[in-house]
Amino acid sequence: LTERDDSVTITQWVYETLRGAVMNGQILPGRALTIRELAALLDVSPMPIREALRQLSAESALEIQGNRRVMVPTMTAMKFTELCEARIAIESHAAARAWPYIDSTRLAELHSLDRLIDQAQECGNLEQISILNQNFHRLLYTANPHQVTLPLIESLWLQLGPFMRLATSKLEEHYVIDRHNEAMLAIEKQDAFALQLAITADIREGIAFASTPELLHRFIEQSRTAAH
Amino acid sequence: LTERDDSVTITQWVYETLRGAVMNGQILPGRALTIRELAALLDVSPMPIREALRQLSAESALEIQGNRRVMVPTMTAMKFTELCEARIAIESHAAARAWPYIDSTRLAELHSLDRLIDQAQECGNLEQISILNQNFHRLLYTANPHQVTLPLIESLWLQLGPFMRLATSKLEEHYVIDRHNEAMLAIEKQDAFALQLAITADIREGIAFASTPELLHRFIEQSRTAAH
DNA sequence: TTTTTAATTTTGTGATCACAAAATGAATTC
DNA sequence: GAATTCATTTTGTGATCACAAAATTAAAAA
Repeated sequence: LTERDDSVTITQWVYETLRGAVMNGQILPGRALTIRELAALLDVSPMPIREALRQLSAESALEIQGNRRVMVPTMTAMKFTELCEARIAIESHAAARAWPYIDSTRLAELHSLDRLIDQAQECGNLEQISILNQNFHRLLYTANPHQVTLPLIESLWLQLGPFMRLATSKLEEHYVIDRHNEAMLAIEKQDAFALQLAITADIREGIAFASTPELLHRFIEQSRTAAH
Repeated sequence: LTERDDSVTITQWVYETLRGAVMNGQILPGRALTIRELAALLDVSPMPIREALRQLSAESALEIQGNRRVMVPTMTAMKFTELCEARIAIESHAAARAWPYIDSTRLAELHSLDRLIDQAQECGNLEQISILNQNFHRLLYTANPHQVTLPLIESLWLQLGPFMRLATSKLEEHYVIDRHNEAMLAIEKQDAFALQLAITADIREGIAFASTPELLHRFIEQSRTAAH
């Protein structure tokens, strides 16, 4: 829970706070969220909560049920597969469209971000790794100044976030194989297709814990029972 | 402007009304929208307007400026290109993922929708053609029951909508080459790759009016001056 | 004990109000 | 005449209230 800054609106702060909570799996899937409850929790009036919830619902981070109740969507094996395949399709596209715009400055920034990820890896700070990894991808795609896919990509991240968090927290070992070097090498060699392959591999290996249907179902079951 | 139904909330009705207005280019890009103005126009209180505007902004249909003013985003040549390329990448992906689920019932529905498009083509009803065309694509992608990309695709449609509307309205001739038959033939022949190609061709030819940079710039200029 | 019904509470929706920041227009100065 | 300053209006934000629908609990019947 971060402190509130007066330079941003209360609605914006509430939005960012709830977004972070969803992304980090702090709100369990299936859990019903009520406006007044959140308002009391964050010590604000119901109004900013209403606006933030509607925005998060529009981004598919939350789900409005028929009862008009809002909750974190539950994950299924098929949905998980579709979300991952969508990530690969869109992000490899975004990488290819960004590639012509990547200059040496941005490449250097990517390198320094990758070093930070290595450091966080040694510390074993999972949340930090996740955030830095997103920053790496975001920095890559936003090289394209006319880029339009980042909001779509972030929506997919938001939908995968809670489950990924619950799943990886159950893993004893979470060695993250780093395909970022491969991506940066492709950029240096000016090979757009190799860059796409590297991004695809990075996403696929990031979900290696769900490499077999059996493993995936085990994690789904775990995240489902965690909610009760 | 459609009549309000008591079975849906006022917010939902306002959302659908504004969404339709944006999609049909009835609100000119760059035009600043105020909450009270829309509230008076639709004869509702400001509250449902606020919620609908926030939702549409989250879907990139509207843009919140630094001044907290809301407007229909203006189009640039580069943004138009990126939106179209994003459509091709995501929609051909969605078609491929939907393909295994398409049964004879849905194929028949696709055929009957295509016949309706042919009819609307003869009548020259542009708005009807646009809606039916979207329905065709939506019916195709939603064959996949675990599909997650439709909200992303609809967001791209929303962003392209106003400009497409303004651009095609300036065309004397708008003969829409129909690649839907090609798509349905690919489904019947169980050729997923051919389906992807047909969808790609359908999207590319739908924007044939912007086939050259000169033509594209002409339409951008027209839609820009229309706002003043 | 289990199911059904009724009373009570909680919840989302929508309206209204207060206020500070931004936009607008008029007066003033250069 | 053009730019600047000031007064006025308009606007978004956030809080509070009213109400009907939904959820919950309690009581009653099977």
